[in-house]
Amino acid sequence: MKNEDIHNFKKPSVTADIVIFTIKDNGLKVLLVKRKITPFKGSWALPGGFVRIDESLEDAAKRELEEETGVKDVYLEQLFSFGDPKRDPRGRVITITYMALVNSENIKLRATTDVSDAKWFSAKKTLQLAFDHKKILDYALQRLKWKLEYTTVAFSLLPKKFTMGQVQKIYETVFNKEFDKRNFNKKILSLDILKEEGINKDVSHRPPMLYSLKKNLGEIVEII
Amino acid sequence: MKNEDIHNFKKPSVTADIVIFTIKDNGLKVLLVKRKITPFKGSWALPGGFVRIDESLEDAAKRELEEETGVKDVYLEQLFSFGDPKRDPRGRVITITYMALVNSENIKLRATTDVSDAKWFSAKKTLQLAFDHKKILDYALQRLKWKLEYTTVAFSLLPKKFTMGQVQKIYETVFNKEFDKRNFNKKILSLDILKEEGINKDVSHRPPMLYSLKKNLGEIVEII
DNA sequence: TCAAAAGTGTTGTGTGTACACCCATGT
DNA sequence: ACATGGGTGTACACACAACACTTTTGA
Repeated sequence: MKNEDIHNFKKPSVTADIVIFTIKDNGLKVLLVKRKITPFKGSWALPGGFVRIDESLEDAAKRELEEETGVKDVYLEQLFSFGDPKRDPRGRVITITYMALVNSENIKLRATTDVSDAKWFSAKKTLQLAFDHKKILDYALQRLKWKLEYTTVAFSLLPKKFTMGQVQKIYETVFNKEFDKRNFNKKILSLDILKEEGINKDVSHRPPMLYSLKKNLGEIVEII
Repeated sequence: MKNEDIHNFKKPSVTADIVIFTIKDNGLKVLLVKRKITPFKGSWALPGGFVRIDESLEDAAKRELEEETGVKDVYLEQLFSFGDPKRDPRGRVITITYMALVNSENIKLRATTDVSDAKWFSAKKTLQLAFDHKKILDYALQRLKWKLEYTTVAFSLLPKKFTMGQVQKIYETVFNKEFDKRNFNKKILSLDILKEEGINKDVSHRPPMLYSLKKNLGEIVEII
């Protein structure tokens, strides 16, 4: 800390931006909003907004998340803080970024006052975004991969009950790589993190076993 | 982004705090400074200071690092941002934290205008710090462990030329666990990241091979 | 000659990988 | 009958873990 008083400094603005991922239509999607105001009016951007003076960073992220998607209590993780002095043409804005993993079934997208539209986009094919949001998205993708490899966060993308095939599809999507069904099964079951939940008879093929995630697991498990 | 103009918001102050680790006297040390001013006057704290309005977050961290230690060009990594509204009694202060790994040989500690003293402390035995700095230190320790396991950052704690014993000692210190010398040797050499640099004859025991880190390595290597 | 750290191989165990066929259901 | 995804076992290769003795130097 400098000797000067806290109020002698020009202060930057601080925002929280969220990379919200889901699995939908056989692909990894990210939620983007269309900006109604300058700068980057009309461009797609990550949802986010200013951190209020009396709320924590995580509360700000949760608030933005709920405003856009209507969901609470989902997986939320701080990613990184971006603070290039030129990243926002309006002035100095530092952004604390978060990654959220949601199950798309629970979500209805909302248009809010500051965005004219909100849509799911293919996470890997998105090329241009407002501000430095493309860089943030790339960072989030990398972190997601890392997290899937070493933790059980993948299950946050699924409903409470799911099949092994759904789990495998998530890994194949994120890693862009196919896995052997038998080995994948063996590996996941050997982790001893799943509970059998009976059989889903409501499909037009051999009815699959449904699983749910056991509760009270430590997060780090080394998956693949 | 909200519809309102960027300047309509009360802005928090933003600081950068650094957890500077080194290996010294057979242990992992963290650099702490004694505060000359309130709040927490007389307490030990992590070095840090306000982010200037026209410098990037990383530049702020580098500046603080150089002010305290006189070193540049060391390993520096952003850790996490802490923003509890009550973490600083003076008002809303968000801190972006960084971890630096330095080789203690190059360093002479400096007293600066805002601290009365700067010293190396055992990183694991430090119990009380100003603000939420203990939480930050704990987070850094966890991250360091993780990083040592999966990357080659350990070598940032060593001089350019080092022995295998020094490398092993770092891992044993951070993991608080002994490793088998033969297996450790085999593992590190199999990574193909070291270059032989001849033999150090200047010791009172069997002279060890000196190694240096090969240049231009990708960071992620999966060490242990 | 003693202390201190360096150097060096083999064997068993467990984990990851490759690989192909039949099953249960709805249409 | 066909299409769709579900379910299952074995064999090989490789990485990791356990383990003890000799070497070189300075004091």
